[in-house]
Amino acid sequence: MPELPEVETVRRGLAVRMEGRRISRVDQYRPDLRFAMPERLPQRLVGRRVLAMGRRGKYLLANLDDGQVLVLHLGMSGRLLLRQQRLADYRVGTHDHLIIEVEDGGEDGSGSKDTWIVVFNDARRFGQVDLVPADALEQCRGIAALGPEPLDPSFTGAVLGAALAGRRTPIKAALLDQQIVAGIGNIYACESLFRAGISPRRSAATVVGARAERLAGAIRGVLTEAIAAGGSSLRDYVQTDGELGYFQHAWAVYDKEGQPCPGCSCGSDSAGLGGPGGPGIRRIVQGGRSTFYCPWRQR
DNA sequence: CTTGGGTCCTGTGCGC
DNA sequence: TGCGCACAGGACCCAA
Repeated sequence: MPELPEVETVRRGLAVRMEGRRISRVDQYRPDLRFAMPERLPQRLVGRRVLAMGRRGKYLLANLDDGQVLVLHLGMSGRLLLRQQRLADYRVGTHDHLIIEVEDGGEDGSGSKDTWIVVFNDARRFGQVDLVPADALEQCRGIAALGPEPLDPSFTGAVLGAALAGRRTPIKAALLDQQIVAGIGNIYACESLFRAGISPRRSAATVVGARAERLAGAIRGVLTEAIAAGGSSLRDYVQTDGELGYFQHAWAVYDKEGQPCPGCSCGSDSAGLGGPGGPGIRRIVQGGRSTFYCPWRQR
């Protein structure tokens, strides 16, 4: 579920409390998630200062003061909780796998330190935790094969079209390929194609020229609006339960099977053209995954 | 090279 | 009310 907008919202929430602070304690409750976590991870993290929180695609990056980068991926069920408390006072919950405690130096003069914990909870354990030198980040598993950042100015229709050239796979499947463009998952693939008016079944190779420009613009728009929705629906990006990055969003087509199309109104009684009815939002399965789209509006 | 299918994992929600 | 099962999905892995 966490795609680029959710991960970006998490990044912003973490940045407020982690940047500039020192890691004072790390508890690790299992040796692996999807892959083995780094050896001696807690020892290698404690004492480090977090310089900046970054993001690449769906990967969270914590730049540390020793030149290493802590790489986090939330998989599909990964969650991060942020709480103002000491780790010693936290009651560990089911599926909590890694907890990082950070504190400031007590610079406010009160003598007491401001302490926060970040809890990595992942029921399905599809997540990933790595610790790599900053200059080797591009070789890191998962990050090495990432395509362009869709919100970077360099991501244009021409770039997208070039990446899609020669691909016979459906455009929906191509958008899920992180090598084509980084950060898009099932939800935003569906939403972007809807906004661009492109059928998810269309061959990726035919998405070139003006059509690729339209899709690139739709991707940028959908992601940007989702990030804005995340920021505005959360207080300091943190919900009352401390959870970061999950928020309600009014999807146009995702999980809307059988409902009227918000674009052309097909599937509702007031639909024009063919009279009442029309297909409305359909659900099909591509590559074993649900795709939601409007057969009338998307060609 | 591309492409498709299997796999990991567990909570949720549905049908009977 | 309870049980069983399909489903959800990110990304790696391998076979064709």
